[in-house]
Amino acid sequence: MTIERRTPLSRSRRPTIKDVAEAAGVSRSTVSRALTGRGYAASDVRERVLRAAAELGYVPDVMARTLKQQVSRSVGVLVSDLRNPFYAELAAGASREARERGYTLVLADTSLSAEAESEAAEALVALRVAGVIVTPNSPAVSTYLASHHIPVVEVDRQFAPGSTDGVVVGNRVGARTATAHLVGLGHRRIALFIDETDWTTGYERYQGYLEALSAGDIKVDPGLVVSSGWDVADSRRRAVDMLRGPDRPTAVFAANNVLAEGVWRAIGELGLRVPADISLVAFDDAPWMSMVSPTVTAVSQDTFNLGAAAVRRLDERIEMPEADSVTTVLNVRLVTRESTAPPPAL
Amino acid sequence: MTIERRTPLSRSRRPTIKDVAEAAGVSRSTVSRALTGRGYAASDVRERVLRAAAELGYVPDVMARTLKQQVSRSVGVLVSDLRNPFYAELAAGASREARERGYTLVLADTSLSAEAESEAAEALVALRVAGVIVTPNSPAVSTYLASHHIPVVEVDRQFAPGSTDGVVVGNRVGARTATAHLVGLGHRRIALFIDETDWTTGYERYQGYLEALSAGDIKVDPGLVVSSGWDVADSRRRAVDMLRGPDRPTAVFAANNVLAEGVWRAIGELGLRVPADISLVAFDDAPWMSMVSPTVTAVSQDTFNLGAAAVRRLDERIEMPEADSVTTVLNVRLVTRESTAPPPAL
DNA sequence: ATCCCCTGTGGGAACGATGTCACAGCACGC
DNA sequence: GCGTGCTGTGACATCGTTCCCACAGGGGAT
Repeated sequence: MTIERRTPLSRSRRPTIKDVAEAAGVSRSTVSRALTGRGYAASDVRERVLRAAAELGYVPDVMARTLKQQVSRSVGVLVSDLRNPFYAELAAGASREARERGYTLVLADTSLSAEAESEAAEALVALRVAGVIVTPNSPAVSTYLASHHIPVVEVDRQFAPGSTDGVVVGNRVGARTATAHLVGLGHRRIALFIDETDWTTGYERYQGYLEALSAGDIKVDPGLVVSSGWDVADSRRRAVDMLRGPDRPTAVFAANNVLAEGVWRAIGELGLRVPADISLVAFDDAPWMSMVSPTVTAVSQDTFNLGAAAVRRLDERIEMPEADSVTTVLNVRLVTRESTAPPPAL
Repeated sequence: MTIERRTPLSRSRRPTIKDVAEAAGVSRSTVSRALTGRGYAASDVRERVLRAAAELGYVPDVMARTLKQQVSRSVGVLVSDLRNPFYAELAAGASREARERGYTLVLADTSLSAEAESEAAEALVALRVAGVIVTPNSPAVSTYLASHHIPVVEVDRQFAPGSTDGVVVGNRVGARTATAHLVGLGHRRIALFIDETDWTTGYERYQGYLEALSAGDIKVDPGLVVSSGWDVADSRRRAVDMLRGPDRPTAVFAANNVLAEGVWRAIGELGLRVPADISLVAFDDAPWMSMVSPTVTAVSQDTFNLGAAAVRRLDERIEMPEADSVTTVLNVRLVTRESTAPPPAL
């Protein structure tokens, strides 16, 4: 029964498993078995099928397969702002680890907006992703995704510790070390620039700051704690206001790279000398910090690995959906550079 | 026929259109019409369906829909290296535009490897994406995807101009302007650091450099043209070698932000003063260039918009698959800063 | 009264893959 | 001659959705 059914050369249609079956003269089932390796297939038949598939340029349709098998191999990644090197590097790490584990990444930049985040989350549910990695802007994403039984890993900050997995860094110890470094140099008026103190990250960095001050017997001056948005311009403005005031601090601890940039620009604008007039230390070691002069002392987090670790955690969660939730804490380390020195003599 | 079929409370299963149909007491077809808005549906029925869907938390399965309709609303994005702010910003722009147009992004960082690129391309074919945006590392991706009838937009550099769409910047004019700026200041020994001259981008920047020299009646010194890889360390090494040589150039034009960083570090290492001893101009205005002191003159490309424009182009291509291929060229502009000045007096 | 059109609904066949099941051969031992 | 076990294959239902088609009921024109 070798009916000569000439391929209609309809270049528009993609080859399906049926085309391969016809080309190889077997049934669709056999093609499936030969290609996936599950089930019997005589070696000569298998070879014939493989050749036919290669000739037609057949690539199995992931959609159809996923639909049938009800298990997806793609994960969602929701980051706040790819233009911030922190999130970009996080995404890069996630991408690499995902590739190694055979996952496909569906990525969205949520622009620090809770609305965009929810929208993206719904799209991920619609796509039936196997899991989601998110640097959350609100508690909504995690609860929403959890209600759809989609595993979530919160990265950098956590809104739902205990009920969802998390991968974060040692914020408290990092902030404490950075602040203690300044205290050790003799500073007593140490300003803190921070984005929020509600999210875990900001809260813990704030606590670390307080701990170091208290360990140095320094009373907290609320006027020196600035809660600025995620915005270089705003941070710069606030820094200018503070630094040209009457009794300005002798050191500033900026709790993330954006705020550090704002403070840095403010310092340049006011013509202050670093570290002679003022010391600066940042949380999160952005690339520019080792390029400017003087170079900036920073708490370095392995951001690439943060993204990779999140994918690893998610993969484990997908394997074992019922296991207890885990929060992984990655180490940070203080990189001492030129921007920190003893305060100016009184 | 109102058979009381109690929902089995199987919290594990996601609600399907069938569940919504049963809850609303209508057929699957009606639910589909009511939710998508295609076809008739009485207003009271529509409302009943909507309420049932909301109550169940029903989210349509994109996989199943795509399978049936044979049209996908997701696009692939293949970038070389998310840790490079250029690609990160490109991806950010693509993400934003994709969201606005209702596309989902499937992203992969190809780590500048042709192999990872091919692998990712195959995954995108398997996913049946509607189109792909790529900063190609080899001509293979575009031809491969084209053979599967998947629209491609090549961004930043082009391997297949004429047969696939492209979105690039005015490399030649940008490089010419940058070099001419140096010539205009009186420089005659102007070094060029460039990654490749085979790809369109490198080739055109090289041409722009040559044109400006020739317009200034300057003979090209091949010893001043360094073809370095995409690697800060290598670029720095090469720059150190050149700049501590006997008759070093009085100015350097670095053709991308990575090479510029290498040159910048080399200059710092050697203790040269910018711009007194040497002038520096870069192609691609990375964030650090406006933060260091002196600030760096650079050819600025609107990278965010480059990514957004690529998505727009891809969208148009998806709408009109048979139209002639288009290459969009975005403008660049020279941002003059502190790193360029007349050469030191002889 | 007949015909036709319009509104509104449900049945059922796809889409492309997988995997269960039945069964055809064949060899072997009784 | 018959059961048993094994290899290898194909038919068919299924995943969740869309959409073509059939058809019911009602109103208006002839």
